[in-house]
Amino acid sequence: MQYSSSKENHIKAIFHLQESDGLVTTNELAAALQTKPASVTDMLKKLKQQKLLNYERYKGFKLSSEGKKVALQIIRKHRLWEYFLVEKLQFGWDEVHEIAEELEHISSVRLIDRLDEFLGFPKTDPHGDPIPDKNGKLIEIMQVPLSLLPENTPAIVSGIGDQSQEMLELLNHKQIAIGTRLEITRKFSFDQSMELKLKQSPVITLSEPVAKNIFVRYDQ
Amino acid sequence: MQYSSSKENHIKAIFHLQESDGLVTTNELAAALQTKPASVTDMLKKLKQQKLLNYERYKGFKLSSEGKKVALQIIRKHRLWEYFLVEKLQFGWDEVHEIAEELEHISSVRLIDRLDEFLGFPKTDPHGDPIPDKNGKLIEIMQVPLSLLPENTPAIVSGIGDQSQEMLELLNHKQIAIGTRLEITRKFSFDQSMELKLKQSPVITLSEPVAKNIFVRYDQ
DNA sequence: TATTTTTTTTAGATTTGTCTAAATATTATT
DNA sequence: AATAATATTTAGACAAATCTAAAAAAAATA
Ligand SMILES: [Mn+2]
Ligand SMILES: [Mn+2]
Ligand SMILES: [Mn+2]
Ligand SMILES: [Mn+2]
Repeated sequence: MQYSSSKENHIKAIFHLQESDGLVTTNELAAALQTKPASVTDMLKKLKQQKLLNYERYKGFKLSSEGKKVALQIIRKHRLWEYFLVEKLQFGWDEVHEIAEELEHISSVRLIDRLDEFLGFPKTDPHGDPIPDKNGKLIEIMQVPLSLLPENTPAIVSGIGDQSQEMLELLNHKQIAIGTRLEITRKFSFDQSMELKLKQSPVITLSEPVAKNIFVRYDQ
Repeated sequence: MQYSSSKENHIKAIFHLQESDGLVTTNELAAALQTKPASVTDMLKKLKQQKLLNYERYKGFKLSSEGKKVALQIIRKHRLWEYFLVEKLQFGWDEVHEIAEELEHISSVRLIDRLDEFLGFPKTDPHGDPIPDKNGKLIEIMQVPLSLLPENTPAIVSGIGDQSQEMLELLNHKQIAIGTRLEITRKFSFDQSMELKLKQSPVITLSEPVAKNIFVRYDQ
């Protein structure tokens, strides 16, 4: 089956929202897609009719298992293209999201499987998010927010929560990327800010909102 | 400026048709796009309004210079993606057209310029067609149809006229590709069919309709 | 040139995706 | 529980891209 870009964007956004929230609401989805609640309601009816969505009016909604399958294929495409853009075309990790937002709607399955192979079957995208395999299987990455990492414990940056331009810009400036090794040297209980030691870099300071959006796994 | 995929498909098709015909007609364009003349008329009005097209009703039409610029950028994208698919993702030259038909509508100019660089600024696509540079400059390839090549004159395949699945399949079978060196050993005046010698291949026979759609340049 | 045929355009519908404004349902607050 | 606030849906409109059927113009032919 083929779906319009707009439908695919809705499906993908519902998938991401239901990860955290379980049931998704109309206003939530409208906000995520920068559209209006009335437009969302219209689309929900169509997705329901195509059996991609479990939805009853006023009751919230979530993807059917078929809907989830579709979502995972879109996410696979999005993340593989992001990887391509960064690793092959030398884009920065803060420049690829919008382009991948278009590329993810290219329909050919053979294309994406060949791309996967060409890239060497990468496990995660440039933001540390896992790439579903061709069957839609998505691995869970064991990681904790940097804000919960104890002091003096070596860790490796493995993921980013808020991936907005602003956040990625800040991380670029602080020289933090996926794979960066670090260790918290000092935590301040007043504001939960922290000082970090990065391998071969001067000490840096991060605020709590930033630390909550950096995910790490223990080193070794 | 950004145009819808449908508009871009119209613009590109007009460009190709006017290459040969000068002025393009409504029915011609409808046939090329597998759509109806009434739909074409609707689109022509929109393209005219956007000053991409010189059009007066019942009089035929052709692209404005702005329209040509737009067309060349779409063609650039189409051909660079085809090159990528064949050279990097190992697709056959008979498998890439449809996928490129979608990829050509991805809007990012930076993406296409980076792709061009990644590919090493190729001059022609997998079918021998020249790739416009970032300014839309298109080189002319000096070539003649194989049907006009004299006997016993070494030549190199440089382009294909009819690029339909059927034609490319036939050429695959005959082991003819862009860059293939060949020489006509015998021409039959009865039907204009010919026998060819390919480097390290048995002699093959081609009919006139095929020979008219293979373009060659003289070897050396 | 008159008539027929072909081409092109117009008129009016349809589908998809979006919107605003109004109505209705649900949830929160007195 | 009644009322107020919020969330969601419905009603009706609009733009884009397409179509069919009919009208009009141009081209071909008798
Ligand atoms: Mn998208
Ligand atoms: Mn990503
Ligand atoms: Mn296209
Ligand atoms: Mn080509």
